Amino acid sequence: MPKVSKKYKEEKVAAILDASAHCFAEKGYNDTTVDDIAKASGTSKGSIYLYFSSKEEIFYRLNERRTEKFFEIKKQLVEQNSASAKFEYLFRHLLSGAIEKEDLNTIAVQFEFWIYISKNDKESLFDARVKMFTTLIKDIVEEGIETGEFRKDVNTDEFSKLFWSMMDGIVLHLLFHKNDSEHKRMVRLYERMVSTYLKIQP
Amino acid sequence: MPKVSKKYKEEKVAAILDASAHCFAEKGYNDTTVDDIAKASGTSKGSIYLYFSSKEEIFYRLNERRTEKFFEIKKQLVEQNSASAKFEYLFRHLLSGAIEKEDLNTIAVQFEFWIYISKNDKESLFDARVKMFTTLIKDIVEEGIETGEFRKDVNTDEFSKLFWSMMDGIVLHLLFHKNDSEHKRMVRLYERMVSTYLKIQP
Amino acid sequence: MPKVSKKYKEEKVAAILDASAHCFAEKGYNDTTVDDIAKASGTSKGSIYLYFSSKEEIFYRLNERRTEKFFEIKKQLVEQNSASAKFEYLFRHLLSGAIEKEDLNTIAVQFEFWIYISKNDKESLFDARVKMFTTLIKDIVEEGIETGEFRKDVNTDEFSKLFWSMMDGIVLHLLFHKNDSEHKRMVRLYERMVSTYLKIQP
Amino acid sequence: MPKVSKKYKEEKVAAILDASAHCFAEKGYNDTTVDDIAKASGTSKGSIYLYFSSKEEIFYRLNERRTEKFFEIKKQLVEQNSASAKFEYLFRHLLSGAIEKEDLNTIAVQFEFWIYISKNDKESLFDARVKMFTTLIKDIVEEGIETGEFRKDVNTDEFSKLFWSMMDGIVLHLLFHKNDSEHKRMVRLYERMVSTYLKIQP
DNA sequence: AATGAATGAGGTTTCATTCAT
DNA sequence: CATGAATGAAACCTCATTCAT
Repeated sequence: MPKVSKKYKEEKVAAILDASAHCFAEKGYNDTTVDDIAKASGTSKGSIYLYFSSKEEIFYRLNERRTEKFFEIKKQLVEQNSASAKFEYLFRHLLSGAIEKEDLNTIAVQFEFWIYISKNDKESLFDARVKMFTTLIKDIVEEGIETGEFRKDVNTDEFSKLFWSMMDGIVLHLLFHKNDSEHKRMVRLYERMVSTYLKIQP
Repeated sequence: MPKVSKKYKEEKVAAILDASAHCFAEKGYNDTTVDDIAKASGTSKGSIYLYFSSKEEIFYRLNERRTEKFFEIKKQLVEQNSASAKFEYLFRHLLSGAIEKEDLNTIAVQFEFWIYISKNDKESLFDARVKMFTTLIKDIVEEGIETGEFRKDVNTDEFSKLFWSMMDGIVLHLLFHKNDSEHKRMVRLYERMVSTYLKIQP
Repeated sequence: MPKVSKKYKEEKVAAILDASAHCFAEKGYNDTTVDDIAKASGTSKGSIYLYFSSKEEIFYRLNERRTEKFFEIKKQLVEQNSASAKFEYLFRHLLSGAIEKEDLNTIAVQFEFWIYISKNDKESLFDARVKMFTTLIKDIVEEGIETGEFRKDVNTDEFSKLFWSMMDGIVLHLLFHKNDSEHKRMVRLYERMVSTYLKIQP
Repeated sequence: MPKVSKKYKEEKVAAILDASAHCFAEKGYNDTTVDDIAKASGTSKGSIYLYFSSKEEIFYRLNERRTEKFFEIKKQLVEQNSASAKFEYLFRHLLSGAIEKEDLNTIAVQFEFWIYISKNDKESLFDARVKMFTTLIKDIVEEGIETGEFRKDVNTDEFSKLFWSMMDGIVLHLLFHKNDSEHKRMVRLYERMVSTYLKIQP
């Protein structure tokens, strides 16, 4: 019988992850000390290690959490009744998501994480992740081709990979100019480009 | 009158930068020690500090060097006699550049550097850099609009920023899949998308 | 009126001591954590501190228990009707005792304990212990001298101290070679040496 | 070309080992911190790691050094012209050696080291060490048997192992009673016992 | 009485930087 | 100019002990 409720534990974990995201975003993974996280999360250094086995694990879990959160979008996507509508919904989501401040912290960490695992990825975490993301796009594009919404000559594999590459690039630059409205304009322009490319020209 | 020739000093600096690029690419900025750089460059730890004031400065100079190197492309671009030809040349360069292994090392460092300065940039290094890059594209697009090669309704500011955002995204993903031929296909597809977007539809 | 029976408490203490002996033997005193002991004894970390004031106290009590257990031999020794018979019985006991696996664990801890108290012994625990052990031997030798079984010129004080020194050395080496049969041969040879030394040569 | 002479380096290593022996003897391996060693050796914590890769390595080297030092006795032993003379010399050495204070520190560490490797010995360091020591005795005893000095029925293997077991026991007890003169009497009595056992009774 | 979450001092080790040679 | 030994601050992580439940 556990001493504290499952809910309590989850909240604690969430608090530490939130604090970590905040610290990592501010100082970067390396320059953030476990002490920093402890202070930011309102617990003690020792407590951190009750919930995570290492600073690295926090890093991993943070990424996991964000990815999971993003994929909740799937439920909404299936409800859209055309490929175009799905793209529209996706872009609406990407635009809204980037604006929320709480998410913004995590974006910075996301990129550091990738750089990090590009050097330490033993379980090919990255490959799995890429597959998840590309599949999301590929399915929509294929649907669009079938329904006649999109051009037939699109290489769906390549396109869906490119889609996220470019989107990541846009988000990466957001980190630097830190200008929400500019970012939004970028994303909208990107949407237009994608649309121009996919759609059958009248 | 300096004791050693200017040439000698430049060679030494170059050797240290080369070694650093190699080490940073392999282990990342943080995990690379000054000892690593000393060993890789064939000098001593003490000597490093004769030519650079800190490990951080090496990081900065490395980025500078790479940017300078890239902008040598300007000389070639002016020789192309149309906006389309300039884009073509640029893409040819981007494709060739990514293939050279020596450059590939530096790409990884580039991103780490950006993440790094996104947290420590006091002199808004990033803004200056972005301006240089966007201007390069903006000039070409404007030329294309004037000559009637490209659509008139392109927002040149936004487009040129977006251009590099997306390109950076593509390069970023190269770091992870590490697959040259796939990367090339991405870049070519990207070229087609850009072209489709810019050009007047017949 | 205690809330739980004395018997319950004793069982709990015994369980913790057993578990500690096991853990200490496996990982050593320092590398054994209170968590290890808690897990091995089937209680909680908090409970340990209901029965012992510190990890160190467990160490002390463990030694006490073992010493007490050993001195139960006294009851058997008085029943032997000659000094030689007593020595014989003692050796038979030492041989049997070393073989029992449960005791073997405790031997390792014993030495660690001695090393430990050799640095921290404030109550001269060691002196008291040595006296108990030497007296056991001294009494037998004196009896043997009186009855004419042993040489008259034996310095009983020195001999009895030496007896345990050497015996401890033999047990110490058992810890390392971990070879029961070899250990037995050692002890038997030792018995012969002691016998050769004590007995009047015919 | 090394910056400092080989001699300098050796002295530094020796100083750290001396300081370690002192600290370990006083507080034990575990309770001695690297800070303690640094302070005692008059250097900085960081410097320790220039000469040793870990605290554990210091422990290992300390043992090595002492063993090497002891085996210098071999040169003297071969000059003794009978097995009895060799034993005599050995005991004279053991008696003198124990008295020197500088060695006394190292004795304490020796035992801790054994306990330590009995739990962590991956390269069976102990076996190698035992072989070296037993061979030393075995050779003398075999010589004595050949020359007719000693009894023919001695099991040389067992005897030489037992010899060191018992001797170690005596030294172990020295650690506790810390009484040099008593220790000497023990060793002399031990010598007599060994002699009584080995020699042909007239 | 029993639990196990919380604590924080303290352990080992690393490394950017300095400076005497 | 070149070197690499020396430094010591700080990092991550552990764990004996406490205490609210």
